[in-house]
Amino acid sequence: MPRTPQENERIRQLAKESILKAAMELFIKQGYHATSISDIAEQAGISKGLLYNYFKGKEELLATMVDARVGEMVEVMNQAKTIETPVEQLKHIIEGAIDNVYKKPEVFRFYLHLQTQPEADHELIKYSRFLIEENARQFEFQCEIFEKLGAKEARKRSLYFSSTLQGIMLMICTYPQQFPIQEIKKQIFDEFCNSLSF
Amino acid sequence: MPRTPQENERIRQLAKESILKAAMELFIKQGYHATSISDIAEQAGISKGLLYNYFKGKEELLATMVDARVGEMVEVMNQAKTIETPVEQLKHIIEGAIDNVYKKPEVFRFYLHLQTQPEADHELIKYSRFLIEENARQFEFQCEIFEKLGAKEARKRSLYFSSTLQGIMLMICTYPQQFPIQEIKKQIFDEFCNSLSF
Amino acid sequence: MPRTPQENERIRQLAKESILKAAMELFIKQGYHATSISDIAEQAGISKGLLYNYFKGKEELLATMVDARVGEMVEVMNQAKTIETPVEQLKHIIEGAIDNVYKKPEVFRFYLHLQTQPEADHELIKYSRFLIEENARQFEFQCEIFEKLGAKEARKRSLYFSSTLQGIMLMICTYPQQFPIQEIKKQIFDEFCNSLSF
Amino acid sequence: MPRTPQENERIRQLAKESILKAAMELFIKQGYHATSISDIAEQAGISKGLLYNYFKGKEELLATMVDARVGEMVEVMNQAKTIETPVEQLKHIIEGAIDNVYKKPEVFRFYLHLQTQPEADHELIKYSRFLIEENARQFEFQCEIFEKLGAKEARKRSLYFSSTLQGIMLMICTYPQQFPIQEIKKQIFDEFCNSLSF
DNA sequence: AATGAATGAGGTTTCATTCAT
DNA sequence: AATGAATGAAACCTCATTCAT
Repeated sequence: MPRTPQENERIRQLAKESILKAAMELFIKQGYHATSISDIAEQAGISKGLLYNYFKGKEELLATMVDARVGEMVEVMNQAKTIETPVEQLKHIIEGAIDNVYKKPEVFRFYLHLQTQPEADHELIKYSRFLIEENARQFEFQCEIFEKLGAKEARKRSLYFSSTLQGIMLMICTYPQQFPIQEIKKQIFDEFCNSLSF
Repeated sequence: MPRTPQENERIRQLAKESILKAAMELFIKQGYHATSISDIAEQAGISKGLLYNYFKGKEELLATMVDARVGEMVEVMNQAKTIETPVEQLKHIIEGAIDNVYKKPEVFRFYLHLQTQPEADHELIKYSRFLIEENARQFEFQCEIFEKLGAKEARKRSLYFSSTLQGIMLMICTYPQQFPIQEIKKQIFDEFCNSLSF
Repeated sequence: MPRTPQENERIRQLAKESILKAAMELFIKQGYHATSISDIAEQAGISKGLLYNYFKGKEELLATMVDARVGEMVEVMNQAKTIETPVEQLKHIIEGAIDNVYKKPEVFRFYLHLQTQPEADHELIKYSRFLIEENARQFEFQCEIFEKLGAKEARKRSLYFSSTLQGIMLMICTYPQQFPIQEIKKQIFDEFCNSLSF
Repeated sequence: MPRTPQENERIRQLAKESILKAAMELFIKQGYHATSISDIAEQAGISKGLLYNYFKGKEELLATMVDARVGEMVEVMNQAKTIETPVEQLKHIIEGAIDNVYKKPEVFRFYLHLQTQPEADHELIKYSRFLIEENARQFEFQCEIFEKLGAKEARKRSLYFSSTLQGIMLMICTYPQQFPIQEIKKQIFDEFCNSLSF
């Protein structure tokens, strides 16, 4: 007697997830190039053949990861949009970004690594571009916040803000042990979330 | 008439440089993994065999690049040390860093990419570490500057400054076309080089 | 109320036929190697597993096809044997062969392709041999016809006839659009079915 | 000291030829699909890697073979064109074709096998088409001969002739041991090279 | 100092077949 | 009778590196 289609679908979903989880772990730990399909299959506890049953190849695994990542980023932004005052929005963004990186610095590091892919690497540049585009969308949203805050040159101020926040995230993922996040949060709050600064 | 040993050495140096130049161009344009030894030899106009006469392999080319990069960074720092006032030192660091990235964003992008290598990529992590250590050394120097400036919590202030500067550099190399560097320089100057800020 | 054994067997036969039909369509269209078991199962609208319930594997499908083909060939020959005069027999053979190829050139082409399999392809050579043997049997029958026709060297004349007929069939399946079968039939009739020719 | 470019070119040519020879032997003996790159490399006495240094892959080996084959066919036709009388031309074509197949039936069989590839086998159909086109060109030339011979319906007569000759070749490569080529040559000569036949 | 032919380890991918359900 | 998830062997291909010349 065959399994029901629902049961099969459930198995497929579980398998896809477990493969993707294995791939994410290894990509993040060792990097994309240093991870082979064999590694992933082994980590997921399945055969290489089965992996190809679920994903076209290594690149599709990365694509799926990046899609999920962008999905999370969008979700965080949408959450922020529901907040009432612009100051609170900004605080939420800052807290969210910093805590997120602080909790899993190697994850942020992985995507930053991907984002800084050279332009002429034809295999991977699309994922880099995709992440950069999403960052740009987030930047537009932050511009709106600065406008609401009444900043004189909202766009430039927002750019400076984004640079600072990105820089903090870069520093955290580079020196994860030693980063005093509370102190740094205080400084960025003081600079950008205090009405006196405009 | 055979060449003198000195002459021979000079020729060797020239050859090494031309190979290294070829490797740098390709690594920066396409990335380390997407560049093959054949590509490099072709770009340098020599045979694969000769390349191995000068460098142990692809990795040594990268090592040499990174060494040179760190050398440049040290030099810039030493230059800054000769400047008299701390404010001028800071301005010099900022100007130098931003102009440098702005002129060749893809170069900074390449080293940032290398720096964000996952920890468990045994082949490349040493180069990442080397760059990070040099960054840390630069950070120490900047701490001293902030101390001289009389900042209350010089270390934390310096960390925040570094984050901001690194963030700006990251943004420039990510959006090289659209970055208003003058405006951003003004903002970072205003914040960190103005005595009122402490 | 369970099915009777006969009923079950009938259902099995129908299923086998529908699978075989799917396999034949795909083999003939794309060739044996370019057709996967998955393709066949999909085309037949069943699962891969069920296919293995009916056939041992891809090769058995081919074996069954070839058996059926040989069966048809035998039947055609038997039909011809019921005809009274040798001239009519020959005409019937010619008409049958040419019309058959003309109607489905890709089918004849497929079996000719199989027949020309290299001798050392262990997987497929048996089917090639089987088809060739049946051709040989047909040849023997044609020899008899030529003997009855009173040909001086019946065997050689028959061999020449077979060559001509096979050649026509090869040409038709190679240039299916442009082949003037009526004209060609006339020529082969004139040459072999006219008593003056001996 | 490096080899001279000429010496290298010679080595390359020899290597290419020996690889191609190995591939041809195996393709003809076992068929294209039953022959792996490893088989070919082993037969040629080289590593797999080196094979890829000379040929893009298995398909390029086939392409090179087919090119060479078509080249030979063209050459034979050109030779025939230098002959004075049409009857002699026709005799030359017949003799050449039959002797050729008789000497190496498995070679003709291989190309006939390729020619009968199903239309939808995307990997191999181009080679089939290429051979068929060349056959068509030969057919055009034969038409001219029949015109010169004063055949009433030269094109149809030529088509019938081609069919007969192709059929003989097919029979020879199918029953290589038992084919009485002299007798068959006599029959085809009698039919097509004798002025009384028109 | 210089070449590029040659190697082989290591990766990716396909697919006929099995088997738990 | 029926499914399709799962396997694994065997194919393809790439490229850093070596070495005879």
